[in-house]
Amino acid sequence: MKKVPFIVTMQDVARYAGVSTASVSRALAGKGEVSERTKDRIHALARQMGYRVNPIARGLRSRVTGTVAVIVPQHHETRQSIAEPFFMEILGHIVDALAEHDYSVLLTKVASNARDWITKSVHTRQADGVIMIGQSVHHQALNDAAAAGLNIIAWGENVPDSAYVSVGSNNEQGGYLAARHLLEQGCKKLVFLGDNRIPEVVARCEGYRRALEENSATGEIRATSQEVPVHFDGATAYKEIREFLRSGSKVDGIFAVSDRIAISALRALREANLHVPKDVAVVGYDGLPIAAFAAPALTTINQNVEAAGGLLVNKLLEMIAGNTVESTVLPVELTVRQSSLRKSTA
Amino acid sequence: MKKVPFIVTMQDVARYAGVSTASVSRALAGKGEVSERTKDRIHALARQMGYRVNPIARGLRSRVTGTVAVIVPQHHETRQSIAEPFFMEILGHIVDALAEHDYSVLLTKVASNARDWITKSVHTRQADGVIMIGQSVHHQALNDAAAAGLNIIAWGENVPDSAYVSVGSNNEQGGYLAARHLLEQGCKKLVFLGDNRIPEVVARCEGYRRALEENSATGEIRATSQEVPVHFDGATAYKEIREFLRSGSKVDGIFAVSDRIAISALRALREANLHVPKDVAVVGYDGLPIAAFAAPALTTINQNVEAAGGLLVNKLLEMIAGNTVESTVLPVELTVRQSSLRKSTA
DNA sequence: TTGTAGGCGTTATCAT
DNA sequence: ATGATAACGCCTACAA
Repeated sequence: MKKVPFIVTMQDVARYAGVSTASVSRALAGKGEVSERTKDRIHALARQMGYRVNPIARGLRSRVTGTVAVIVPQHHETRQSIAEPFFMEILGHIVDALAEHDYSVLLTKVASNARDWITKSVHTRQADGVIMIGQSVHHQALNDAAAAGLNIIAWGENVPDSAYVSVGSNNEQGGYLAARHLLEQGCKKLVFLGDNRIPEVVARCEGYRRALEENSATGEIRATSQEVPVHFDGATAYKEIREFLRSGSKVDGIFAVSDRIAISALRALREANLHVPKDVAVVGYDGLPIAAFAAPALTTINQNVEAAGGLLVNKLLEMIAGNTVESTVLPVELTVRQSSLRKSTA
Repeated sequence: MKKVPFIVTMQDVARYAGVSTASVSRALAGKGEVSERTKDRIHALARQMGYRVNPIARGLRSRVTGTVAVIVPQHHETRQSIAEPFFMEILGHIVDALAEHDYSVLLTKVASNARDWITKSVHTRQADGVIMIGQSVHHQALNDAAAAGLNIIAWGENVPDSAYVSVGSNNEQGGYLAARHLLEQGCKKLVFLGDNRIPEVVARCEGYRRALEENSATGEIRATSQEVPVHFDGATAYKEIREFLRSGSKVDGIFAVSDRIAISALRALREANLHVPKDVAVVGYDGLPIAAFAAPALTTINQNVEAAGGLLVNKLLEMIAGNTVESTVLPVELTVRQSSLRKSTA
């Protein structure tokens, strides 16, 4: 015995107002010619009757959905990712920005078979465009989708010659700043923590290497480096880092490609009785709010996530409107906190 | 010069197969009578042509969208919330569970004017039902929506006589366990951190009080208590807790109504030069993965978030299928870690 | 300025 | 078993 919610249709409004549905449509959409008087009357009536246009029906007819699909890639092995802080942070800002433009968000997590999912929501007319949070390992799928004419934009590294538009931070520069900071703090045994199959990580690693090379060129300090593959998923990363530490490798400076990985490192180091920053300096990446709450507070490469979310949305809506847009590389900055301070600031 | 993606429609398949769209529809949906032979032929052809039913059109006709709206409440003042770890954690599981049933997720953040938003997606036929993550201050709006026949379910406290179905942990018991644990650890100046306008928090607070009353009844230990209003948003909570500590109040045991708030407390305590757990024991709530990564590792009230997500989805789909479902209160358990260990375990 | 009619892609009903 | 045909709710030429 369930009440069925009564839904007011445009027909109802039309009948009630004694006009045709066409007039109601015009009056409400503000398009076409309608006399001021009937327009006002219809507006009032519609509000009064609790009428709301059915975007589904409108979309079917006008091929505009007012919806954007947001895709969060999942890493194959660990399934997790949507809960990872960075994804959530940027997702929140994207949802906000889209809401401001009266757009709805269709949220999808996707693992390996991304190719289908990327096109699906648009092909089935459920969405006008797609935002992919992190290109992950799907660079080629994104390229194909964009080349096929899909409105698509990705957060991530600006890969040369990609067909799709991207917004991302200057990953190479970020990696460089992180490594240089560690060297400046006197670290001699550096470790890079990240999954080198992902374009953003590759770029961060290249920056990291550049700092090391620069350093060995000037030749003042002799520093060694190791690159350890570690997943974005925090729990998995923790286990991997623990294994690494148990293997007996010597470390005195760590650059983790995400704040979440860095926090996993902090725990692993703590459990290995290594003091941060005295024994090991740690630098993360993302500039998430939680970085400031870690113990010790985490030095990190700050990317403006809120701006990123806004940019992704604005650019995508531009694309949907038929305009061409360019990729953007956002600047990064080093935020120094206790986790990396081995020298006194004085 | 943009390629428009070519979209295969049911008509196309029908034409190609030399049958009517009706037959294609029946063959693909598996409903109605179709001969095995043509059914197979159509299936093969459809796959080959890359045809996918347009859920929009189907929804328009059959009034089933295959989509569920997930609403995340935002706290009025702080705007944040979707990025708060608990919301993300459960959202992730909900998305997973819905995907398993081939359901899409329409994600909405909502602030004060929730009343409209709750009904909107369903009334406009964008979704078959609604999942609200945390009833927040919208208990009445939820009640009204459910009474009006909306398929709606909320994560949160099972408020007596609510018209809507809910899934939540045993908040009262959780609060009780937390406070009793603090008392057992010898804390004498307890503080409750949480926003008492929210049903879940109220229940946790009642449990907390029950433990205190029980204690004062047995009369062995004389413990005082303060209840400090603190928002769910981590950054805001941090400031509020800092203010509280600066006010000079004495504390030796804290129960925070979320792990995120507890982590904010850890930071504020650290900055106030109070040692955890020696000076102050801290217990959180949620049982999030990050709790184990806090420094010191956070004692918490564990609620099975993954199970919760699955239950919310299953129940909602049952409702959509026309069956009646009951609310569920999930058990909680205390997970003891270092943040509360003042007595040696021995 | 307003109404009529057709169609968006699908499903459901009714014939055949 | 299959095919017309109407309808879902809306938009938009075109006609009035």
